Amino acid sequence: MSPRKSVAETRRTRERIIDRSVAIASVDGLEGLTIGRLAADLGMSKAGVLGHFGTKEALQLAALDGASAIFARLVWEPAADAAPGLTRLGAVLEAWNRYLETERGAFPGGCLFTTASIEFDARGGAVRDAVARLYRLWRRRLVADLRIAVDSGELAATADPEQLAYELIGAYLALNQAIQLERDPAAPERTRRAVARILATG
Amino acid sequence: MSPRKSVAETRRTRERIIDRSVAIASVDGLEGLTIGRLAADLGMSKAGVLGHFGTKEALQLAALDGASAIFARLVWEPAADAAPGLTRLGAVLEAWNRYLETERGAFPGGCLFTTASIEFDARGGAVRDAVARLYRLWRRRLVADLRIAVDSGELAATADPEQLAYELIGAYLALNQAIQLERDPAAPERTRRAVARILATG
DNA sequence: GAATATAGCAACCGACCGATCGGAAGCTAA
DNA sequence: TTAGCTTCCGATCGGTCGGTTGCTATATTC
Repeated sequence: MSPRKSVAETRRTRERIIDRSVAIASVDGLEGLTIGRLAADLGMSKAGVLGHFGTKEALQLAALDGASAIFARLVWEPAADAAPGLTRLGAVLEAWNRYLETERGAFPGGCLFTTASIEFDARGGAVRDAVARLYRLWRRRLVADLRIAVDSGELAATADPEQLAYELIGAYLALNQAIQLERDPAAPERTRRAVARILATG
Repeated sequence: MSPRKSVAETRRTRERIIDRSVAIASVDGLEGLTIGRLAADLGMSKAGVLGHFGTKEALQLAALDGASAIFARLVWEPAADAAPGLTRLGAVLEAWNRYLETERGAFPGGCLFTTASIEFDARGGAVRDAVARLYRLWRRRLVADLRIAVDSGELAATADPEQLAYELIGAYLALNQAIQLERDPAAPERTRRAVARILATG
């Protein structure tokens, strides 16, 4: 019924699938994302959807990739021009806070990476590896700025960058839970206070 | 084929189903827990399994209940006799740490409550409500001991119990992720340091 | 010992799962 | 004009989902 689209339209179709996949997966998880539901939402056939990716696992990986592009645009890029060290770190963390606060725009059901990390942490496979790789990359970036802050004297010389990065990630896991499960409007402010304490007592 | 069992045996069958459900759900989530898989694992028919609960949602709630009994036995009860305040809180937190550390015994795939909270936080329903209620209860217990610690002078009068409880929960969310996703053997020790810092700077 | 209650089974239901297939349709290049 | 490529559809595959039904065999109750 539906004819072939131009190359540009084809890419747009692929992007539409990924956008919808990210939205569904943020609510129901990457495993709860089904091809039939996706096809129905997009007014396509299941074969038309799956044809773009081949397998469901490839679709999950594409969705994860699309979500990480959103995360980069909202969190990393706005802070890219800030001065390395505590300044850039602060910009990243504030953007991270806002990303979770207003995620109902980007991710209607909460941070997709948190969801995916819980969903796949006890299994093997390419999706688990991809999620673990993302978290490792982001943690390294936090550690890098923390190290710069220590070297430049912005943080005490006794501060342990790995330990601080670990505590910061905990604060954002707590924020995601407080927003999604508890719907606690005070959570973003609480997180800012937690972050300030972690960095002040480094 | 299989005949009726005595009352005691019947209860044991129910407990076997719940135990297996907890193990499966800790790996695959409460949604990934399926009646067919459960029946196959237990050498029963699907109807025999479901007959004990009626619906899958009731089974999920029973599994959650069974898991919270395990959590109570491992975390709350050992600390029940400690002196209220910082002493009891410290005992609870250390037990919590060990519970996540050695959860491969109780929960082979990581803390079931963390998994369930992520899995259901963006949906409605009885399971979501039950998970939220459990977290609220546990948070209240942490806050209660923190408040006692403030009142008795163990913690600074300026310390905010709600804020500290929030940060403590974040530390344990980070611990679960570090163990399950990163398989980081240093995580328990890092968590102990994080907890000590949270309480020291309260 | 008869009557009743019930745990568990085998078989089955409609719905949906991921995946595959042949073919229709339209863009592009020769 | 036409051959080739690609997107997408409709149909269908084997399998699994949660759940229902009719039944048997036994423990309990009278």
